[in-house]
Amino acid sequence: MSDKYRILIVEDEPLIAEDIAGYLIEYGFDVVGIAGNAETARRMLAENRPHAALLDINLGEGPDGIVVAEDIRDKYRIPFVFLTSFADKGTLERAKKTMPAGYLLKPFNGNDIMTSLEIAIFNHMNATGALQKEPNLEAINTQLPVELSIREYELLLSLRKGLTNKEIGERLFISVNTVKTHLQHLFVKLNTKNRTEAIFRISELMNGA
Amino acid sequence: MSDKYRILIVEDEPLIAEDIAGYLIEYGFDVVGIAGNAETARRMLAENRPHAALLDINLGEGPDGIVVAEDIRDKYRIPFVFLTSFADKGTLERAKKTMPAGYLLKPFNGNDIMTSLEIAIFNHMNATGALQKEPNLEAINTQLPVELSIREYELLLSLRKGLTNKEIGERLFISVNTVKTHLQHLFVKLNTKNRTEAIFRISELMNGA
DNA sequence: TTCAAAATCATCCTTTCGGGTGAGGTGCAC
DNA sequence: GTGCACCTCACCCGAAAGGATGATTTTGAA
Repeated sequence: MSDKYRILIVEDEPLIAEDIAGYLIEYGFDVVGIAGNAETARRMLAENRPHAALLDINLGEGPDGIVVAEDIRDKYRIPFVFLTSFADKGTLERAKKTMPAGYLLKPFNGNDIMTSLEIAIFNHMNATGALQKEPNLEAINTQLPVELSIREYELLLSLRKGLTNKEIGERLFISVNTVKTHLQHLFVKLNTKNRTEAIFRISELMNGA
Repeated sequence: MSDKYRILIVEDEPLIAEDIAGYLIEYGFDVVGIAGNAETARRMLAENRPHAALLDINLGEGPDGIVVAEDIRDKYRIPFVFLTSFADKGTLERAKKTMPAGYLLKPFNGNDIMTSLEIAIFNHMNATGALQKEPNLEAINTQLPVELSIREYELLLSLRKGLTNKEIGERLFISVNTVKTHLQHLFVKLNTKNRTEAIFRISELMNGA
């Protein structure tokens, strides 16, 4: 498996598509598919698992590139850039609701595409990484009537990872009995009945519920 | 106070800056400042509090636009778009670390700027709000070797809320035994040992791990 | 120093969970 | 009609979780 980024091109004009593909390959990307319509795009997304996509909005007959974009936004977690000649307000309004990483208006060249893709992929990697942030003890405590101790907070982090009491004990070098004691205190402070509810409560606190 | 979006322009060529300002005003943006160097940009950021910024990379003497971008990334939470003629790898590498919303290469026109700004601002608003969403069945299934059934998905949603088997049964009007059967299937499909690990796996899938 | 909170561990007991197995009913595709 | 997937439920059993109580040690603040 190559370590190049795998790009899907959705463009109904074969000549333009080939042109774009040439740019991408020249810049060190892998082109994992060229789809001329939404149907093909959908299939290639499922089968080829690209890291990012370039979407023409006008695809002739049938669903347009924005529909493909909605599909990507809902089902796949990859960044994409629109390549289009539509600069009108209506199209832009529809397009931006799909949260594209970029929107390139014709005429564009290889450099335009390359820079937009690079940034789209880079931002996407950092954005998804930032989401996996672990809860912060202070942030939790400010929202609780009774503060968690450091040890209880550590237990909580292990809880979130789906570990059992035994595994938590091994990981923190304490007895299973101690783990249970800490968890009892944790449940009281979080006002929860069990571990799964505790996990849920924490995710609520993290997202300002 | 106007409800227009307030934009800061950082550009050392007065003619180009005026040109851009004209575009923006025409498209309904407010131009809250034109900075010809990093120093002025910094001051205007602090004083005028723009919603977004357009940054030329080359600012003549002194710190360039990427330095301004780093400042924005660290101190302000606003999206920004680079406007530049630098397409070289080195500049792009430096620029993308600042996580710009866009990167427009010269020559660009009013439409290029307008669409990039619209998308930058729109994405920024949605990114800082709707971080945590309910998992989507299709999104999960595309990432699993064996797809979840609808019922199993419903069970999963209840699991995430921290409900016990009994509570889930009552909520879905099925027997606890049925709940257990579904959960067994769920654990196999998610390749997890228990409910808490299943919750963790789902959050991984949602965050593209 | 004294006191209190935190951290550690244990024992006993009940409840819940999870695995295994079997099985009846429905609806849909071939 | 025959499969097949899905949903439903039951019983059994061992493992894990959770509740209650008590106790020791460490640590930091008063």
